[in-house]
Amino acid sequence: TGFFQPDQFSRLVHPNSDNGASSAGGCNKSRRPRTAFTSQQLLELENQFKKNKYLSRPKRFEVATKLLLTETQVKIWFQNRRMKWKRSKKVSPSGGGGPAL
Amino acid sequence: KYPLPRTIWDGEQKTHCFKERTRGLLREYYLTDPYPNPNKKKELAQLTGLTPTQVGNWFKNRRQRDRAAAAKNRNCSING
DNA sequence: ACCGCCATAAATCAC
DNA sequence: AAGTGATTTATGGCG
Repeated sequence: TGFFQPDQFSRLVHPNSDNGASSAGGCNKSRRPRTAFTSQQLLELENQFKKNKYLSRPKRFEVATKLLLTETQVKIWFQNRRMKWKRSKKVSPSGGGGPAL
Repeated sequence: KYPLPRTIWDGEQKTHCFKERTRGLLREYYLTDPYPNPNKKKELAQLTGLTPTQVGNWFKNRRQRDRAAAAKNRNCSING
């Protein structure tokens, strides 16, 4: 029990998502399958990230070319990396309210 | 594949499964609102003793699983 | 128009 | 082997 009914499925679509022209062949865009970057690619990306948290356009092209990735992939990787970076920086003890448990 | 420790926090965070109390609380709120605001996540985090990120992870996983289950039902259930 | 931030999705990892 | 929390690629909205 406590299982979602088919109707409840609609609730699992986040508010920002807009239902647009799906019937008129609007679903042409297919999501890229999540590609797993190779160790070498990750190594280079992380190495660059250690030097700069932000990539300039020429640098992005350079890295993308070297790693056989698209510029968008490199850009997105840096974006995601920054988020993770921010999260890890947050790990500073001090706060910690009183867990009611 | 992840050489580094998965959890740098200490305390309840390193547990594989959250307490029943915690899961129940999250579950209860989830039924009323599957998409809690950042502020609400923080509030739930305080109530459960988890970090806001962990609360976010819980909701993400819950939605993903329910969606998958719902999609599965569409295949099995509607077909008599 | 482009980018970065953010929340989110889907797949996948790890235990 | 299933269950569950955490992480990794990828998208869209908004400023």
